[in-house]
Amino acid sequence: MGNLCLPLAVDEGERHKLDQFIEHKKPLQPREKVFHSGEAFTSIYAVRSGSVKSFCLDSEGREQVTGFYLPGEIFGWDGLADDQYQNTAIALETTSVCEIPYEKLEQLGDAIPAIKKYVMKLISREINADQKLIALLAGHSAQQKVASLLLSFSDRLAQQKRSPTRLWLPMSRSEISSYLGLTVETVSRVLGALQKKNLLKVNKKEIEILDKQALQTLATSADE
Amino acid sequence: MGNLCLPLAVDEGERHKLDQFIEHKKPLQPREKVFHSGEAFTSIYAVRSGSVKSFCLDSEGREQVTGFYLPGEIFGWDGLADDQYQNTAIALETTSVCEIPYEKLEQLGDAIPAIKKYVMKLISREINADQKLIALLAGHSAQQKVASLLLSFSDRLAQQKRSPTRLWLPMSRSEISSYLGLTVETVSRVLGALQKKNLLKVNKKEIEILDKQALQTLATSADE
DNA sequence: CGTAAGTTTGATGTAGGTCAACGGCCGTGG
DNA sequence: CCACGGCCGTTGACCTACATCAAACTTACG
Repeated sequence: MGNLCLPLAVDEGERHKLDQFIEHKKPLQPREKVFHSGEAFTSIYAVRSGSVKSFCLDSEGREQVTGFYLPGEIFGWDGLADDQYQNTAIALETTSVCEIPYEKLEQLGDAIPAIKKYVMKLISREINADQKLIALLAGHSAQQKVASLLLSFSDRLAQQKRSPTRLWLPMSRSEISSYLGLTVETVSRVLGALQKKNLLKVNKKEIEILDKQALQTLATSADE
Repeated sequence: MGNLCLPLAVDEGERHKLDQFIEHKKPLQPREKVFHSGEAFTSIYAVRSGSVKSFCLDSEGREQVTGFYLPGEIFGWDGLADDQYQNTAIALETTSVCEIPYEKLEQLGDAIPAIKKYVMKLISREINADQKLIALLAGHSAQQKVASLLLSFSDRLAQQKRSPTRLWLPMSRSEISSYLGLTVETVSRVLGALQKKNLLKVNKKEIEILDKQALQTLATSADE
């Protein structure tokens, strides 16, 4: 339980302390908010099952998706700098999350160095993930962006011991396109093209990766 | 000194402890490396004077600039997650930096809660900066990207109590274009266009902002 | 000074955006 | 049970913002 939320190399007693204050919230409905932009920062969250997207709104009110979070992943760090969440986070499907109050986590970190260290790793992983996305957005074609997203999902599913070839995308095409800085039409066309090349089998939100090797080549190397 | 490196609300004695281990390295030459990708993570760095860029190389060996750092700003967090720097950081001009060993910073955080809190803020600011860049890259035109960069520089210069209208860009057009996901030519043309509209006065790396208001409008609202 | 690297400007090409139409899916209501 | 309307996804025709290619120009430096 707490194990799933914060998979630490800590002993039984320590894990018990952790469990004490982690709130296992009741499942969220699809589209239900975890927190919204501007709200006071109190906690970070771990996805237990289901999935979450985070996004912000630009000056025109258009939605910019900034992240997708799958089981085992942590979100909410964006609130720490200014004591209020910068993004809004909502469930993409029926989802359960653990709420981890940041104050408590800090206190516990003081008592248990392993936890403090782990927390730092978690935050900095968010930095690395964001920088990978920056590199993807700045320098790559539509095909490369879409292929990279699929591979990222594949890897993250593998980490959950789930099939890395048969993926269910919990988000809409429009959410994908926002995340990748493309339009819905382009995402749709690219998926079609990849299917025609027999790299994928696409069935609405169900994607089967037929040739991961080729997909990786396409994601990282120059086009065609 | 230490004050400049880590401007904390700490008392004299505490600041002394800080100063003990902060290394004030001798000035770096232009193009000199602070750390390089793959190197073991040991320290974060604060820019004291001059400026620094961080970048990574993609599979083709093309450089992707991930950040520019000005006096008072901290860089190097990208090494924390995997205990090795993901980016390479080099001085853009003659630059002096403070090296702050992370181990020591952690220890000091244990002793002085204010420092620990401050460190967390610093890291999470990097997250917020990265996410702002993601939003910029994903959803905006070339004009908006360039205008946003100039405004960002303007704001950061203001924080240093320097003129927010007369800026000296320490990086090349090519570095700007990599950072913004554009080509050199486009950056050059956009700067030209903004000058023609009398929003800027461009003289190679010297930029004067003539109409900040209009620039902000242009950066955030729909084109034209 | 001469060479190389950075910047600007112009001409042309194209990836992907925009606009429009259609088809599938699902919930609601008769 | 079927009819209808709205939303999502796909597909096609077209167009534009930016990339690419090319050349002159400017600056930095031996």
